[in-house]
Order: sequence, then structure tokens, then C-alpha cells
Amino acid sequence: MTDVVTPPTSPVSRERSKEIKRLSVISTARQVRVLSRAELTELTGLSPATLTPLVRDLIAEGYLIERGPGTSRAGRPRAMLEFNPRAELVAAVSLEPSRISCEIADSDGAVVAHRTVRLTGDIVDTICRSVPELAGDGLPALRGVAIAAPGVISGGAVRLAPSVGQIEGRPIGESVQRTLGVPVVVDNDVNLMAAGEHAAGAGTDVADLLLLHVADGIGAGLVLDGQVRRGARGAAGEVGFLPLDPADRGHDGIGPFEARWSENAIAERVVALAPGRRPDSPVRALVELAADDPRAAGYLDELLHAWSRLIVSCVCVIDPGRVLLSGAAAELDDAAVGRLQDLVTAAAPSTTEVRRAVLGDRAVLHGAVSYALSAAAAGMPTLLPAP
Amino acid sequence: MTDVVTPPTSPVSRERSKEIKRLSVISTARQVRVLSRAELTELTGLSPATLTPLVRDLIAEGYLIERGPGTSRAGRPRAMLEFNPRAELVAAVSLEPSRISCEIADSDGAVVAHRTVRLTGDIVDTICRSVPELAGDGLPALRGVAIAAPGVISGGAVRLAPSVGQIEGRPIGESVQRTLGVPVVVDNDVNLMAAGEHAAGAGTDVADLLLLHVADGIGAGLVLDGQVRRGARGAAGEVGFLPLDPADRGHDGIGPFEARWSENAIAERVVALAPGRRPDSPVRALVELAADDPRAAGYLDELLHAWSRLIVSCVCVIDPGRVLLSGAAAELDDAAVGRLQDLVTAAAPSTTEVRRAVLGDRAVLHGAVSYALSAAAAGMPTLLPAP
DNA sequence: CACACTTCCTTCCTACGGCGAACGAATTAA
DNA sequence: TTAATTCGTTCGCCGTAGGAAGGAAGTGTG
Repeated sequence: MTDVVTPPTSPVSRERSKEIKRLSVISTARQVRVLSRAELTELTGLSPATLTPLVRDLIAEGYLIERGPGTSRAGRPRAMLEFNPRAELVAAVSLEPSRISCEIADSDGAVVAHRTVRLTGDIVDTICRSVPELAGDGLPALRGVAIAAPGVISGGAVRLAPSVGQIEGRPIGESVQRTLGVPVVVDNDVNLMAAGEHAAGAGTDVADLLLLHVADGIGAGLVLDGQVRRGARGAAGEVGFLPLDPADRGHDGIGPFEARWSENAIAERVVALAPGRRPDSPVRALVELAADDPRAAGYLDELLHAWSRLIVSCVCVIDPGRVLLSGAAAELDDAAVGRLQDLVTAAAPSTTEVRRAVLGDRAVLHGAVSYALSAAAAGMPTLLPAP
Repeated sequence: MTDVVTPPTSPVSRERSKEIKRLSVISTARQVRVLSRAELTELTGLSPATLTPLVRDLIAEGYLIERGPGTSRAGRPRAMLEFNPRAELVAAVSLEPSRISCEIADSDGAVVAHRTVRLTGDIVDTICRSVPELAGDGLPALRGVAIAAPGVISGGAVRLAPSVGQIEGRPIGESVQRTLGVPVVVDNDVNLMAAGEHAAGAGTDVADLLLLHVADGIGAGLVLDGQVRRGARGAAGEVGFLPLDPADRGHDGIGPFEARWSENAIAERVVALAPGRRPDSPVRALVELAADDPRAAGYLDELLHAWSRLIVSCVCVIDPGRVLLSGAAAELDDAAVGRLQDLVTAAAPSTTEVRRAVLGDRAVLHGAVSYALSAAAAGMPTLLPAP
């Protein structure tokens, strides 16, 4: 069948369209989880005759697992196929100040293996060693690597400095990609969270959303038309720099808004209101204080006003339709979220839902899974009719 | 074209991939204008054998015109093909308060025919009658219709009222589409301008840009990753609502920012500075005044500060990389634009170019052309290797 | 001027993949 | 047991893409 040195025959569409069909079946199966060939026929629009050999291949490759016959009223029962999430593994790497956390997850976002290593030596080397070790015998199923780089949210001088460019730009991603031989995506953590909430969290039902992450800094991740948008220089979502109050001043890498309304700033005020140990969750602490202490309630209201103006600003520019509160902002209780919603509704030019993000720490992981899987399907559009 | 009940043989990819190749050739030719088959081979990745019959068809259909042999160093000279812009016509319809202007343009944006009619009777009827009349015997070449609806920029109570929904939503677009049988896109004029500048103006070299249009109101059109983005409810770019100054108040459909810094508001101040007739171009008048009058210079500086904060806000949210000044904002002279650029650079978290839009009145038309042509190619992604 | 040489375009032909149709399989209803 | 029904598979036709080869139309060189 395969001669030696098969001359690369066709540049484009024959193999390509075959692969498109493959991916179409895979992604359908990934969504539906358990289905029969007959359902695949309906959902993908492919003819049964086309599906038979295709499904055979997918079973052989482990993507699909044959289950027993399903139920049906009459006629031959459907032979059910189950999607095997383990057939596609993804590595999510988080770069933190002095260490690297690395997780292997299946396409459900279930963590198969994880490890945290101190960062000694070269980042690229460390990643390229850790990932295969962790993946173990699942390595052939590795479909992609997503690397979450800090620096946009976490503030500090690194944020917009050239060093970030080195991390976000080619070097790391391309090096790892060359070594491991799978698609690699590098992005900042907030963008990944937004992708995660879109893929598996509080934004699965919409095509546009904005995730507002409040931590040491304030940043936003933006999903428009189903895709994370990074802007021309990757600085989209730098909402901590919004000039909402002429009195606020930023300094070296800290934007004016986040200088006053980030988790850090809130923590200081909370300490002033309730002297004692600096709380781990200042916003939660503030919400609790506000129940009894009028001064705290007043400050909370100030805070909500500030955040609402931030959200309204984003709505005016890109109209996300839904805003997800993440990080410290997710610690607001229902009443505070409701208040925020009201403030936004009053000032925004377009209906906008405000709610908490739901994935918490797992958002980055789910985002990484989503990135890596869609990187595998990159450029594979819908040649097929919509389901 | 339409047989009686043609039994649909294959649902999907066969015809589709053929059409993709067609469009790939057409769009390549549209860009390059004059080329040979050999160049098409390089640019599209299609094999010469595939191109021969395809090009033959395109010549027969008028898309391509055979020109004489081109020059070459050695070997058989290339038979040059010229793209015929007249092979694709587009209708651009502008809805204005009490009239409709309608233009037929070729794919270069050259106007073939135009007409303005008073709006009497039904909008849809008027459009469906005017377009074929204007197109005349070019009607078969009509590839799409783009309808520019006002209401986002022009302020007034209509802006976000339900009636806009009726214009922007299904009714008009779908009705016209059904009657004329070509793709119809409805959008607001600022979005079309942004698309126009991106396709044929000051943004052809970038994938992201923001067009800031100052008129009676202030609105922005947003191009991200090469596409106009409208947000979840089509309200992206409503930057007149930005809450940049707590003191500013909007009222019924007018945002707080534009209430103070739109062309209208500027005109009032200019009249106060230089009593007399209200100028047609208040910004230009202001710039001229500022040369001599310190008070005018002071106000101009205020204005530039305000606009710069507006621009910076947009940059913080979506990082467009380039901002185009349109409408009244395009009347600034070089010095003022430079000043604006400096102010933006000082406060923005990401490098951002500020420059004037270049298409002026023709921007909407070019945007309409771009919309209509890409609507024809909708869902036709790059199956082919990048040029 | 003849001859190679180069490059472009076309025609021929083959291999391949999609899918229509027919068929076998596995169950329920009668 | 038979009919009816639905599922899945095999067969084979057909359309198409593209490799290979060959004509076409020039430029250089002896």
C-alpha cells in the first residue's frame, strides 16, 4: 500500500475534506456522548455509507467505544457508541512566579494527572520533560498543550514589559510545539478562564461574554462570536487601565482603576474597618461586615458603583451580553450581585446579565482543554449542515 | 438554474468544495487584479489541471477577461487574466430619516448607478423596486445588498427603542432577501464605515481597528480579527454611553459622554466662543479659532483630553491597535491629531495608532461592498493553504 | 536559422472517495 | 411464524481531483 517515499500528491482538499468529516463526527460525539450511527447520520448529515468505515476507524483509534444495543420501539436496535474522553488528552501548564503546575486532563476536563514543580532551570525544558512524564502511556492521545502565563492580571512591573512579550510571544510556544509535536497555545490566565467558562461554565449558552477577574489586579477575558479575542497586541481586557476617574493614578504597570479597586486595595480598607489580620478573602469579609457596620456597607456600595462603571464601560465598547464575576468579584453574595446588576442595567446601553462565574479554580483548566481541543480542529470549518 | 424538483443527490461536501475552490480563485483574482494561471496555481495551491476548467468557467461567466500574453524572461509567456470588477455588483442602501439613497457599485466600490428617493410607502417595497431598476441589465451580477440603518450614531429617542429592533432585526433584511434572492445584510452606518475603512481605507493593513465616528452622537465601529463585531445585542460601539465623568448625565437615548462631547455640543461652545452663524463643521471651526483665541485653544485641549479618554477606554477593553477618527473627529488638523495621539499613548496600556479615516462619505459604500461580497462567501473558509 | 531550453497551459487518465441502492441483521408487533 | 420496521453494511457507480505527459509559445545559443 504505502510505497517508499510516497510523493506528496495533492496539496489540499481531498485529505482535508476527509479530515473535516472525521472531526465533525468526533465533535458531535463529544457533545452527545452516547449515540448510534443513525443519530450521527442525522446530526452530521453524512450518509450511513460514509459513516460506516469512518466509525470503524474511530473505534480502532479508541475515540469511540461500542456499547450494547440501545432501546428502540421497533426495528433493529441502534448499536450505541460512546465517546471516550480519554482518547483526547490535553496538558494545561500554569506558569506561576516561581513554579510550574502541570495537569493532564481528558476532554471532559477531568484531571488525569497533575504535578507542581519548582522552577529551576529553563522553562521550556521543564515543560517538555514534565508533560510526557505525566502523560505516561497516554502520550499518544495528547492533542495539545495550553500554557497559562501570568502577568496581565497579577500586576507588577512585568505586566507590559518586554519580558512578557518573550513569554507570550513565539519563543516558549514554538519551542514546546517543536519538541512535543502537538499544538501549543500560550495565553494569559484570564483569557483562559473566559474560554473555560464559555466551554464548560456559566457561558455555555452564549456566544459572547466578558469575564471580569479581580485579584491583585483587574483584568477581563473577552469572548466574542464564540472566540477569545485578544486585540491587536494581546492587550484586550486590560480594564484595570480604564480612566474612569481623573483623580485615580496608576503607576508602573498598575492601571488607575485597579490601583484603587482591586483585591489588594479592598483588603487595606477592610483592615481599616475591622482591624486585625489581613483577610484572605477581603471581599467576602467586606460583605459580612456590611451586614452590621454602616461604614462597611457604605464602602461596599462605593465598590459596587465603581465595578458597575467598569462593567458599563465594557458593555459600551463591546456589548458582551453577559458578564461573569471571577476571582474576588465572585465572592459577592446574591444581594450584592443583584445590586451590581441593577446599577449596570441603569447605565448600560444594552441588556446585560451580571452573574458569578462558576468554575473557580478549574476555569483555567477548562479553558486550556477548550483551547487545546480547538487548536486541533483549527481551520476545520463546518462543511456540513448545521445540526 | 432551478430545475423542477432536482433530486438532491449529495448533501454536502462535493459541490461545496468545488464552490470553495471557485471562491478561492475569485477572491485571489479580486486582490491581484491581473494574473496568469501560473500565478493562480501558486496563490491558491490548486493544481493547474484543476484550474484549467475552472478558469474556463469563470471566463465564460465574465469574472475573468483574457488579456494578451504577459512578459516573461524565458519560456512560454503567461496568458494574463484580468479580474472584471463589473462581474460582481453590490447594492448599498442607506436609510435616512425621510429618504432612501441607493447605490449600485462594482466590487471596486466604483458607483455604477445611484438614486435617492423620498420615502413614501413601505421601506421594503421601495428597496425591492429601486434596486432592480438601478441595476438594470447588470441585475444577474448582483451579489448582495447591504442596508445601512441609522439610529446608533444619530442619537434621538429611536436609538435603542424597539423600532430599531425592527429595522436591524429580521423583518427588513429577510423580506428583501426573499424578494431579491441575494444575501442581504443590515447594519448600522458606523459598523459599515469601519468595514469600509478596513476593506479599502486606512485599515487595509491590519486585522483590528476601531473607527470612532463623531456626529450628532458618538459611536464606534469595531473590527476584530478581520471581522466587524457587533456584540451580543448589536450594541457594541455604543461608546457615547461611556461613564467617564460622573458629572455627565445622558438623557433618553443620549449617552453621558456624547451629551457633552458630540458635534452638537461642540457647535454650541463654538458659537459661544465666536458668536455668529452656527458653523457646519464646528470642529474645523474650533481648530481655526484655537490658533488665535486662547479660550478656544483651551476648549480644544479639553476636547482632546475627553476624546483621548474615550479612546483609551476602548483600548483598555479591546486593544484595537489602530483608531480611526471619522466624522467630525476627522476634521482635526495634524497638530491636534498628534496631540491626541500623545495623550492616548500616555495613558493606554497598549501601543495604539491614532489617525484619520480616509474614506469620508465613501466609507459606508465601501463597507457595504465589503459586507455584500463577504456575505456571498459566507461559510467559505480557507480550505486552501495560505498564500 | 536551427536547436535546445524554459515556462505555461491543456488533455488524458487513473485512483479515490462519497453516496445511492440494495441487502443482511436484529428486534417488535400481529 | 410472519410481517413490519429500523439499523447497519456492502457493493458499485459516478464525479472529481490531480499526476503525468504532451503540446504551445516564447527566449537564448551555436
